[in-house]
Amino acid sequence: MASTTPEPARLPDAGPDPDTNLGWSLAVVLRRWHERVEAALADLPHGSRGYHVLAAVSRGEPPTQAALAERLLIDRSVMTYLLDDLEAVGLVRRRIDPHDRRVRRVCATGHGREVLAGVRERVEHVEEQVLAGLDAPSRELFRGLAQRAAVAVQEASPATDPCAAVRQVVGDGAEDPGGTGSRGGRRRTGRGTRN
Amino acid sequence: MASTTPEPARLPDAGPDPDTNLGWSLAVVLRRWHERVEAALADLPHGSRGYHVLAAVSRGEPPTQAALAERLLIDRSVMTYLLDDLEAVGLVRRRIDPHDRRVRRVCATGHGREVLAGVRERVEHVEEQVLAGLDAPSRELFRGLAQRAAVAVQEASPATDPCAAVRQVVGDGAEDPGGTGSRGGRRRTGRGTRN
DNA sequence: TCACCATCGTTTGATCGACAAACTAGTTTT
DNA sequence: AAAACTAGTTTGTCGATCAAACGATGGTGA
Repeated sequence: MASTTPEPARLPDAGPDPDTNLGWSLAVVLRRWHERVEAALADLPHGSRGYHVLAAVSRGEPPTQAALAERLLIDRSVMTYLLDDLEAVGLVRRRIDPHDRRVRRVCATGHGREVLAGVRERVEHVEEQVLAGLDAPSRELFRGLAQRAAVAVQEASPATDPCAAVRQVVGDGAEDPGGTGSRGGRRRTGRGTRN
Repeated sequence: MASTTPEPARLPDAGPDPDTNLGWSLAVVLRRWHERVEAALADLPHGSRGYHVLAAVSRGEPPTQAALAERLLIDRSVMTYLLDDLEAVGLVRRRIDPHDRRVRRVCATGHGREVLAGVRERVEHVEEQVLAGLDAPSRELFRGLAQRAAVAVQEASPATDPCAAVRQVVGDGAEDPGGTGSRGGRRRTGRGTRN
């Protein structure tokens, strides 16, 4: 840990700005992001989470609920009624994978993609406000760096799920209009559109 | 479904990468930061929060609890027993401001500063792991950008506290070894060293 | 000076969300 | 076919967050 880095400019304590607290900075930015996005997305069933799910589902192959939960750092049990509510409003759809009838592939409906477009605009507007302290190129730079760091650290999560190999299934014309079955009846008590 | 949109044209103003989800990236990085810091700081009374408090208190003028709470985005009521526990271990100290006997200025003890040094090392080590996806200069850049964005958006919090003018008091030799009085007795039920 | 209001810190209470465990359905292994 | 395993759902518990009430102190205006 002697850190023989050729960076003598960084002294451990003598820095005039020892407040380079990564945790604090990230917490502040994320907190404000969350606040404002929640406010801007009050109509979406679960606010920012609904947005994340919708965005994750709207590109590429329909992921399974487990894959979604892992990617979005949401517990499986939470994902269940999150999707329940999104499905109830017709934004996403659960379809049983014909190749493995245990898993449910979540895909966005046309309406969902439509809604996502507008929502994304609002979110981007919020993000510009949140990153107002940076000029435009710095904003882009910051986004890129954050993304790179996130992807890398997400892949390097050893304890959780070792192999999240995405099955290359689906894409065929197998129909399953029978729906998900949706065995259970109602959700927990006040699990409405939140709030 | 989504395969019918082969991404024909990229608008220059919009994000070139559709997955430039700032919220997601920040959430992932912060989550991992939090996980690992909590693990590394299991001996500190409140983990990462204890660290934040200790770091914020160890530089400049001793802030009031309210200022501390505002800066660290912690509720005042939480700050109370957070400081209770830190004080119980002798890391910080509450002193009634003689100029305004309502406020309590929190300052780090010698032991607190000593502990902070070691803790800071551990945290920096964790941060290097969390930002392992970026090379060293990118890491520094990212930290700087995050800090700038955080400071700016923190200052631009309209609804909360309009003027958080830091009083230029204290600094004189006014002694108040009488302590805080600490009217209350014990904390809530299991508020031990957490966990 | 004395009521009146604002602020700081503490305490209490209610509510919300995260997490773990049990359970069912379906698949893979032996 | 039985056992073991995985995906998703349901339920229950625990902890944290937030709002409100309270006591103490300071400032303000009649």
